Amino acid sequence: MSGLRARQKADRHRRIIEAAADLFREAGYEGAKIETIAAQAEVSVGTIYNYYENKGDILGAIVSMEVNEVLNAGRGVVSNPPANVGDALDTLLGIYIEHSLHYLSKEMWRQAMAISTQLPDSPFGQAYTGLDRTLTEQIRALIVRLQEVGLVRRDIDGPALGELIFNNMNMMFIEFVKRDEARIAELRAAIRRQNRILVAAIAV
Amino acid sequence: MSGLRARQKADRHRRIIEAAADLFREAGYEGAKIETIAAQAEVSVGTIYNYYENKGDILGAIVSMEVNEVLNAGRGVVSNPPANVGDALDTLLGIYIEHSLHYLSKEMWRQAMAISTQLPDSPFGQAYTGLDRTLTEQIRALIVRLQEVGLVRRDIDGPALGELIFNNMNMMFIEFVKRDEARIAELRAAIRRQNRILVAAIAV
DNA sequence: TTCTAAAATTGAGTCAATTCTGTTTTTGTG
DNA sequence: CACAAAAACAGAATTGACTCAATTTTAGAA
Repeated sequence: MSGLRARQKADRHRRIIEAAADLFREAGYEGAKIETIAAQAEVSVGTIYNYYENKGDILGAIVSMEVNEVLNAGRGVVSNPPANVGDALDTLLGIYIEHSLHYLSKEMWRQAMAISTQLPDSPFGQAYTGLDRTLTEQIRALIVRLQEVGLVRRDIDGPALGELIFNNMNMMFIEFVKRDEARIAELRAAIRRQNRILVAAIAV
Repeated sequence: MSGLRARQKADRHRRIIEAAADLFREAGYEGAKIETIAAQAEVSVGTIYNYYENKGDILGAIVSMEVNEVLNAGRGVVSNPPANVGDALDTLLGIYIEHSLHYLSKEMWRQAMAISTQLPDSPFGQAYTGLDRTLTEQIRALIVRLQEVGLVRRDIDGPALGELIFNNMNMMFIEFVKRDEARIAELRAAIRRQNRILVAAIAV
């Protein structure tokens, strides 16, 4: 079962995702009907449900791409961080935030987050939780790196700190996508201000 | 227009909420059909939509009661906090967490949270954001109180700190309700561990 | 008490996600 | 090449939230 069937499968996956991404951007998540996605992808409604458990999973596939890109961009910062704890955090979190609206509108983020808490056991729900965890890990990795370079105290509880920083950023980001008029610059400033308290506690 | 009409209105509100709360607990939020709620409340489907904009708003009314109760319970701690920063935080956040599953199941919390990010401008979405803000205020109030008593440094950025603590707790709580097997004791312990870092930074 | 406008209720109808069942396509074997 | 089993597809049917036009109930004026 290597040839035709597998090729068609991959192709249909791609067509569905492309059609959905287009329509989500154009009409919004709620506004995009499965029937329309199916038509544009040139498959039937039934087939879409053969590939994805529900409408949310389609969005999920798109979100996953976005977050993975962000994770990649973050690697550079972790391996070679700015020589100052505050700047290092700001740079890493800044990358997450600045990338965030590249492919996904605020409305798409709202839907994605909603689905991930509503259906935590669906494929997307689990994937989303996994992505959050990976982001947390990356922040932890930065802290470890800063400890190695001697910028952060060795006796700090790294795992707890990483989680704390991620949780705060994530919650601020959730509030950010909930308000259409909220600006990225303000979000970053607010997070920087909060992290200043932490930086004072952990910097050597 | 004081008498009969107002009385009937209040009565119908109560019947709808009671029926919904029962059914949400029994069958879960998704499992509870509007039709069934209407039947149990002895009103028609249309009437329910005359009282609430959508299914989420019914859940919202129930959540608001719960959170308001928690806020009340918190007042006592703020006005008379334990004589130790770590314990004071643990006591206040502990009250929030311990109360949380009193009326609402994890599934109901998941739905409520999902709706509040999905529809931030619906009546419930706005109410939920308001409740979050009020909880944050209460944490800030505790910090101010601790500053007055001389347990927390005066030069700490209170608003930023309050938000940081709330955001972290809230995010941990979200993860907690997403996993049915997660235990309250573990949640509290994890948050305590995270707050320890902060306590070190802010205690006199 | 009688009547009228305003307010509220009703439930059949609409709409879109999801499910289900019969049909078609693909695969691998003889 | 022919064929049977497995996999995938199609689209009609189902389901449940939400709407709306018609009807009923209430308030309060005459």
